[in-house]
Amino acid sequence: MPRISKKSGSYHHGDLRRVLLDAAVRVVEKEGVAGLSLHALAQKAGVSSGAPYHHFESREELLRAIAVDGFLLLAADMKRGAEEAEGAPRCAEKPSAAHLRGLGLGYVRFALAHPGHFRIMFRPELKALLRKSKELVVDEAFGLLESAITRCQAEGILPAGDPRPLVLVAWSTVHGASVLWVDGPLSGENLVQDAESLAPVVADTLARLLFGP
Amino acid sequence: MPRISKKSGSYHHGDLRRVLLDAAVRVVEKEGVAGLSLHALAQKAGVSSGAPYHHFESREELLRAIAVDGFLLLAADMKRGAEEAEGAPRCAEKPSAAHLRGLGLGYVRFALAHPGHFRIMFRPELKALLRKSKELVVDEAFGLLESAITRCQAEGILPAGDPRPLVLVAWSTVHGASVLWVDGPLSGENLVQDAESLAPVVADTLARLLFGP
DNA sequence: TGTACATCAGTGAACGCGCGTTCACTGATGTAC
DNA sequence: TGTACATCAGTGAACGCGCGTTCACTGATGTAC
Repeated sequence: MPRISKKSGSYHHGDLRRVLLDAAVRVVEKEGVAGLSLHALAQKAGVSSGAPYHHFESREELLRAIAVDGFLLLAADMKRGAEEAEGAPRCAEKPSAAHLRGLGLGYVRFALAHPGHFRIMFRPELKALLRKSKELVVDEAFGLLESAITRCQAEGILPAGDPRPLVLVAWSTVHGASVLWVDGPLSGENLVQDAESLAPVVADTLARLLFGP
Repeated sequence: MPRISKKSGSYHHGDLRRVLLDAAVRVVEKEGVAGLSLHALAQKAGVSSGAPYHHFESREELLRAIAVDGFLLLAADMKRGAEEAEGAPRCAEKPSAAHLRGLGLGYVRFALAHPGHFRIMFRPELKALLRKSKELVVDEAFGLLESAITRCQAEGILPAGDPRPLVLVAWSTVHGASVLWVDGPLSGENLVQDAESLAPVVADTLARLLFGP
């Protein structure tokens, strides 16, 4: 029961908003979104049950804030993955191919590193809220995938034509692997050795299917 | 507020277990698992709030029963999809390739046709319960995919070697497409025309990537 | 076919609990002059 | 630098609610003879 102590001797907390967000993510990682209550969260932060309402209008707004953080982190991880992959291309791999592989790598790595964010980000209830306020942030990750694929098509390393089926399958693959791991079904099967190898195995295999061996 | 009326003039309900399962699935389709309460469910079935406990030990047990049903339906839909695909192969498509494509087709079609079951089946909490009682049923769908892929490898239409990355990616793709649709993110993008085209587009594109054009 | 009785599957009232949220309050902090 | 005051960010008690579950009960059903 790790109470996060407030700045000692201070009446005010200092950074309660941040502390609540972090604690909430940790709860969702362990117990899922359904297990998140503001009462328990306030207690965990060493604060009375009304305090969170000075930082978030409602439980939904807290979740929305985490989701927005999550989409920012996701886009950043995807970009970092792409840079990393371009810097260490597989043999005979074109830069655009490495870029796309890196985006997938980053997607899955994000999900495994931030399962709490990931669970919250794709909740159906949140969709309306997110669209209202931050359309840009939500669609950035998707746009990265889409433009990487059309670039590969323009360079002739993916078949020309409607890019949408390719975007759909690429997104589905990295999202599916993430969900299967985060929600547990994968951990029972021995399809993958450990958490660290999931992202590269998925990204490499998908890239091999897309671009040939 | 559609109350399901009991057999008129009868004190006993007749088939309350079935009615509760069906109503629960419908609630989960509309509001998610978190929106499912036995109180509300009993009311919807026109029955007192204690009545469900004559058929299910707890809320968890009700969810478990739905999950078991779901895995049976999933395996059936995958088999049906495989038969259908083998009966109508794409040009120059080998039977084993069509079989695998059909399994994927059936997987996604199941999720779209039974989103309530699908949501429940892959809940992390349920995993322990399911393993305890019905390991066979849970792993059947996975086994279908796995053996189809090793068969394709044996026939030389998929690259030889460790089948696990291929199984992982195939499962991730169909699962990811299902989740993205059922949870909503896909419906915002115009990646796919309508619900009916999602399953064939995903299965065809994945098969094209696996087996070549 | 009729009767006695066990069992089944409902009722409806109640329980305790944790939840999201509100509110009047108060101590701490920041700002204007 | 000191003072007055507005505002901020806590407290803690309370609210009503819906929830999962229990329980003593009773009417309906099935079975043995």
